[in-house]
Amino acid sequence: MILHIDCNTFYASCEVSLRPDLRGKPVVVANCNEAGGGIILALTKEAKAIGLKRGDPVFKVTKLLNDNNVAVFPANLPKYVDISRRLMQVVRDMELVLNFQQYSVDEFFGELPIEDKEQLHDTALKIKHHIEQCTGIPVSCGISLTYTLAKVATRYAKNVKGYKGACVLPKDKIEVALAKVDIADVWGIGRRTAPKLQSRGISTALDFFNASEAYVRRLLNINGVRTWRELHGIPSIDISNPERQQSICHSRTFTYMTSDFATLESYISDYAVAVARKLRAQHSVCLAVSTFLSTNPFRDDLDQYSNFATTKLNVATADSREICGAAIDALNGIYKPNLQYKKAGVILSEITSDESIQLSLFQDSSQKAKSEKLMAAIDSLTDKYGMDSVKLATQGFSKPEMNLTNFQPSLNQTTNINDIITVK
DNA sequence: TCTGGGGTCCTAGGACCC
DNA sequence: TCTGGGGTCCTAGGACCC
Repeated sequence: MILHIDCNTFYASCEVSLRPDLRGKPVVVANCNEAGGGIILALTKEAKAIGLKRGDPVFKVTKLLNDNNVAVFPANLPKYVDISRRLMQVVRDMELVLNFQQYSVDEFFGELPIEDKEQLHDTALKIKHHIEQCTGIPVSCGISLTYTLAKVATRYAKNVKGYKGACVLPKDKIEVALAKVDIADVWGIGRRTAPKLQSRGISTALDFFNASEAYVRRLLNINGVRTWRELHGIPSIDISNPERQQSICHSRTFTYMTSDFATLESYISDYAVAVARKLRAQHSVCLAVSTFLSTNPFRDDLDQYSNFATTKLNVATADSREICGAAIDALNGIYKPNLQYKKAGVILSEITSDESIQLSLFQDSSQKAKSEKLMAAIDSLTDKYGMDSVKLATQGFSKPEMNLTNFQPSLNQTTNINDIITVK
């Protein structure tokens, strides 16, 4: 049977687990920009109870946050990734779950070689309690025949008190369970497909289950068929990760809109340097660099535009200078003056290992060695003295500081010795 | 004033090959 | 009356996920 583990309100739970004084209180994690607010990414049930929702822009709910003394944290991804890694290890050490894999920062799948329903439920509860004891992160567990059904079971575990946070969905209960699940809540049915199905009278997961495979194939694509099969208990999805990432992206929404090319160039340079660094950290090189730009979609009074362009490189590289040059070339291709830009980003693709680079006919291999040395030096300087210690000239010098006045301090209790919590 | 960031996969159509 | 049949590769766009 497939086991699915889902962390409850993960980012918020991470902060609460390291700030026990906030237990039972409204806590929110939001990403943040220079102006001091983005959108709410995660929130505790106490925060939901006062009317906050995931996705709310912070500026729109400032009053609600202040009136209710909500603790607001800036998203600290490295910390959540570290806690996620610990959780993974805790479960592996129990040696109860086979083929235990991470699906996302807050979700895991594995297999339980058990048939008895009661025993499955007991095992899931045991795992759940052990995770909570070792990491402080509350989780929900779902068990069923396939990934998609296990996720359905996890929904029940989360929403129905009687399950105590772990739900087993056996073969003979599938249809009963699916009858109460909205089609839009099925894993793999997104915001486009749900209305399409609803308009054809398919409003619950059971309606979808009862449609014929041929009908689903005609209406949707192969992914729709996979979801349909999964609901019928036939494993049809592969969640194993590719060896190497296929693309690496860095993008930001600006606090203010700009139409100035030099400003965009400096942002694009920052993002290019950031992706190049991520690329080197994975011991990889890339052959394609794309830049994208867009205006503010919330301002329907302004002209809208978004576009992207790709520069292909002759030789695969991880050199910040080449990647930055390629990103700016692409920017030149799509930039239009007199528009108010709000967002931009750089994407690397055609990524391969840095161990086997095909040199071009005219390239001197000593250039490659020089580049690698320089990049290694820059990486060690930035590790030690921060991202601003060495820069490309196109990155520019003055960037606005983050305004974090409305946030709780973002500590790295699990990765920085100076931030470790004190136990009295 | 202010609205996120980072990924994967599939399909249709065009260009090309014999 | 009647105009083939079988491939590959690339790209843009659209869907999905967290």
